[in-house]
Amino acid sequence: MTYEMALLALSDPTRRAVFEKLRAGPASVQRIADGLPVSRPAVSQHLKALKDAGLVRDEARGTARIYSIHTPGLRDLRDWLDSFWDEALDNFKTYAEKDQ
Amino acid sequence: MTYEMALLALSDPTRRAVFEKLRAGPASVQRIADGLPVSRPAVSQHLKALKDAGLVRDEARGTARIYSIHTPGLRDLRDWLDSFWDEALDNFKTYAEKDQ
DNA sequence: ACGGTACGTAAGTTATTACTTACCGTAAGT
DNA sequence: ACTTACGGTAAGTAATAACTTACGTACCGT
Repeated sequence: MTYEMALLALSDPTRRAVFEKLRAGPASVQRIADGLPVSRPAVSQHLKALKDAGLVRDEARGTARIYSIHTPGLRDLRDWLDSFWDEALDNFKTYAEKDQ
Repeated sequence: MTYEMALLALSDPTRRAVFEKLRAGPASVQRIADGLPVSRPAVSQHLKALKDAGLVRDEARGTARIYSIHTPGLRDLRDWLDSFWDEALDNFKTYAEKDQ
């Protein structure tokens, strides 16, 4: 369920840039927006999307709001990807045998 | 590089449905389109997107064209995801320590 | 050779979405 | 209290993308 939202969230280049910025560690909205080619409100909207997808967390810090990567959200996506490996590869072999 | 296209390709629900159908093994365009709520040309377009992203392969089979999952494309995406784990978690701890 | 089947591509339409500016609330410092 | 800094939300716009139908092409059977 949630991996679908994660995929949608990470499909946008600038939203991915926002996410990548958090790789270096937690940061405020301003610091994230700094250097990005879009406005701060745009970053806020992207952060909301990332949060809804379970990819980031936020925490109040005075007037600032500190965002950080939420690893469980990443794990869901990873698990979904992993589920393809064995299954798809296995069914491919079955097909190849039936082929002849 | 290619994981970006993979994310974009897998972000669309019906395109993901196309991809999921291949989980059961290689299939022709018709068989993939069968049961899906969109037209066959639409499926062709989705398959092209998946192919450009390196997520599927196709092979001529008479007049038919057999599509199957291309695992290396998946691996690129998975590797990108994995790169977040250690790094993000590590930087989170550094931040938490500096916090006090 | 001809009809049918299986796909891909082109063109056009519609819906989504990523962006902007403007505005409002909240917390902290003076 | 007043101001300043930080962020989220609303409204409107422009670009993107997911569909449709229509068409053209390649392979196979009779």
